[in-house]
Amino acid sequence: MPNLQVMRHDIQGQTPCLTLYEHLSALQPPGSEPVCNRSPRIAMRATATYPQVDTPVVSSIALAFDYNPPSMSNRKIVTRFAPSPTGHLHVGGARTALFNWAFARKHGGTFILRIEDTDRARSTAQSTRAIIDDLRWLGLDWDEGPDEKADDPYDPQSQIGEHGPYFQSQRLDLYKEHAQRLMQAGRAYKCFKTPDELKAQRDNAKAEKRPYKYDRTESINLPQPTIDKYVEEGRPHVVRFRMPDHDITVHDLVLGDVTVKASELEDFIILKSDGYPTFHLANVVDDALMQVTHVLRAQEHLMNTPKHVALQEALGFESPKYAHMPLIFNADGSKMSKRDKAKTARAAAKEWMKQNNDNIDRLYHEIKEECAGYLDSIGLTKETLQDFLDKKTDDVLYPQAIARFLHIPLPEIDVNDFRLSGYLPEALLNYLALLGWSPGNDVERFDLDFLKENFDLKRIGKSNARFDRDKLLAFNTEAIAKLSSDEFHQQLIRHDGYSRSCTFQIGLGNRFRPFAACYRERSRTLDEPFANGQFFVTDDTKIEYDPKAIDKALLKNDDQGLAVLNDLQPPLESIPTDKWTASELEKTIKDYAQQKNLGMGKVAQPLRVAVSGSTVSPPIFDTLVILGKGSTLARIGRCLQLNTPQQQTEAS
RNA sequence: GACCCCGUCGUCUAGUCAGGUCUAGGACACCAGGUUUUCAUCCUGGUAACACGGGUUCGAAUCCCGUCGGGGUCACCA
Repeated sequence: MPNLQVMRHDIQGQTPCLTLYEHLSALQPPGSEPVCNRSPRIAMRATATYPQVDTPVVSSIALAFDYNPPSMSNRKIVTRFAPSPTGHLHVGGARTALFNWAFARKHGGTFILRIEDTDRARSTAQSTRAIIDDLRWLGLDWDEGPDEKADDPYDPQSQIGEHGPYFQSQRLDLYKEHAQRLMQAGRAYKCFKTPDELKAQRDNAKAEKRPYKYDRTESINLPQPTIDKYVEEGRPHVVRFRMPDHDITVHDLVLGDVTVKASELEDFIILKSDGYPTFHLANVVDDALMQVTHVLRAQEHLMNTPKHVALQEALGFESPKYAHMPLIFNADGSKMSKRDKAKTARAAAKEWMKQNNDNIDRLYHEIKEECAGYLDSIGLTKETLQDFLDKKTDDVLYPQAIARFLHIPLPEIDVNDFRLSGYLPEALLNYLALLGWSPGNDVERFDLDFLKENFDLKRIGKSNARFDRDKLLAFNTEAIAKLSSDEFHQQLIRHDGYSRSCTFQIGLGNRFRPFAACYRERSRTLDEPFANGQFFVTDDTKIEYDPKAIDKALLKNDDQGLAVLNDLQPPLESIPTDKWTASELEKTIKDYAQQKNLGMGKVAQPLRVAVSGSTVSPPIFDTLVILGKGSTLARIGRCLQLNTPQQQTEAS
C-alpha cells in the first residue's frame, strides 16, 4: 500500500473534486453492496459516522487503493444556469443561460438548470414557471433540472438528473451539513450580531469616512458556554465563514488572474438566521456536488468569486473554472433594470397629471375604464397608485396598466417583454450572443446550431456592452423576412393568442389569413400587424380619423380627396360582392385614376384614410378586400359624412 | 470613498495574445440617391473610431508606465 502521506501531498495542488459518493464507492471492494446510493446527501450522512474522516483523507485512501479520481481537466464539461426566481427571465440572464448552454453543447457536456430560491421573501413558484417558459421559448434545453413538462416542477420525483433536487430550498440539509463541517474545522462560527447593530456600525464608518469591515473578534471569542446559552435561549444568529489570512487569486478565463488582498476580504454569512444558506454557500456546495466544471456568469459576480474560492478551499472542493462576462447596459449607459419600466410609466403618469390638474382620482378612474377587470387582479387601488407615483413601490404590474391607458410603450427588459413586443427568439438570441461575444471573421448572423459548433470562451470580450434596440429590430426584421408565409401566419396566430387573447382571430375569422399575408412583407415584429392593423377589427362606425391625415389626403387642393371618394362610390358599389377581389378593385380604381388623370397616390390615399383613419395601411387593394365590400362602403360613406364641410352639406 | 474590471466609428464589434500586410474591416444607426399607391422592405453610395500623455522599437491600435474616463462590488439579494 502506497504511503498515505505521499498521496496526500500529491493531491494537495489539485484537490480532486469528488462527491462523497465517489469517495466512498471507490473504497468498496468490487461487487459488494454499495455503501450508499447516488444521493450526495446520504453520502454525507454515511461519512458522518466517521467524523474523523475528512475529504482529503478519503481522497488519499481512494488514491491508495488505485482509485483514479476524475480530475477536473479530463472530466466532462458541466455548466449550469442558476437563476433566482424573482420575476421573468432578464435579458442579461438569458445571455448567461445562452453562453452556458452553448459552452456545454459545444463540448458535449451537461447543462444544468438550478433554481436558487434561498431568498424566501422574494422567490415565487410563479417566477420559476415563468423562467422555465422563457428559457423554453428561447429554445434552450437542459440535461438536469426541473422538468418543464411536469405539473409541479418542484416535485422532487419529477426532476431530471442524478444530482438533484435542483431547487436549493430542497437541499437545506446539505448546506447545513457543510456549514457544520466548516464549524467543526474552525472555519466558520456563529455570530449573534443583529442586522441593526451591524448596519449602525456600517453607517458610523461611513459617516466617519473610514472603510468598514466586519470585525470577527467579538464573535470568535465568545466562550462556548455563552454560545450554548444563547442558542438555548433561541437567540437568532447567523453562521459566518472565517476568511483565510492569505490573498486570493481568481484565475478567470476571460479576465486573467484577479488577486484580492486578504485585508479586503471579510467574514461573510453562509447561513442566515432563518437557517437558509446564503447564495455563497449554496452556490459553492451545489457547484461541487453537481460537479460543475465551468461557471460562466456576469462580471457583477467578480468580487464574489474570491469568497467562493476561499470556501472551496476550506471545503476541499476543487474550484470550477470561472469566466466572467461583461455587463449589459441600456443605450444611455444606465443599468438595464426591471425598474426601468416603473420609471417610464411613472414619468408618463406624472406628465399626464401635470396636464390634468394633478387629479389622481381622474387618473385612477380613467385607467380603470381602460383596463376594466384587470385592475382588481393586480390589486391596483387609488392608494397603491399614489404609492407607485411616490416611488414607494415598483410593482411590476402597475406600469403595464398605466402604459395601456396612456398608450405608451414600456422598455423591454425581460425576455417576456421582447416576446410580447413581437420579437422572434432566434433574433433575440442572435443579438444577445453578440453582446460580449463574437465569432470573428465578420460573421454576425447565426443560430443556435452555429453557436453549438462555434462557441468559444476565448472570444468573450472584456468591456461592457450597450443594448441597441435598433440593431435588435434589424435582426428581427431579417428573421421575419426569412419566415415562409405559412410560418408567418402560424406565428401571428400564436402571437395574437399570447399577447391579445386572440382578438384578431375572433374579429377577423377566415380573413385572418389574408390579413397575415398582407402584413408579411411589411412587419418588423410580430406585433406590428396588430398594432398597425387595429382598424381591421374596429367597428365601421368607430373609426377614428387622424386630423393630419384628413387634411393631407382629403381636404388639400380644394377637397380633392373628398371628391375622389365621392366619385368612387358608384363604381365600387357596382362591383358584385362575389367579385370583390384585388384584381377587380385594381381595375376599377386604376380606370378611374386614368380617366381623371390622377396618379395612384392621389386616389389610394383618400381611400386609405377613409377606411383606416390614417395614411398608413397595407396595399390599398388588399386592405379593401380584407375589409369587404360592406365595410369599405360603410366607412367611405361615414368618412364623407363626417368630413364634408357644413355649408356644402347644407347646400346639397 | 476603498477595492476590482474595462477603454477601437454614435452603438455592437474584428484586429491586440505571437508589433509591420491597418491610409483600421464588418454590422446597426445616420446622411444622400434609387425602387414604391402609403407604410415597411429592398438596392447603391457616403460620413464616422484606435481616450490622452510618456516610454520601448527601424516600426505601436497591438508591449510597458502614468493620467483621465466608464463600470462593478462593498446586504441575513442573488
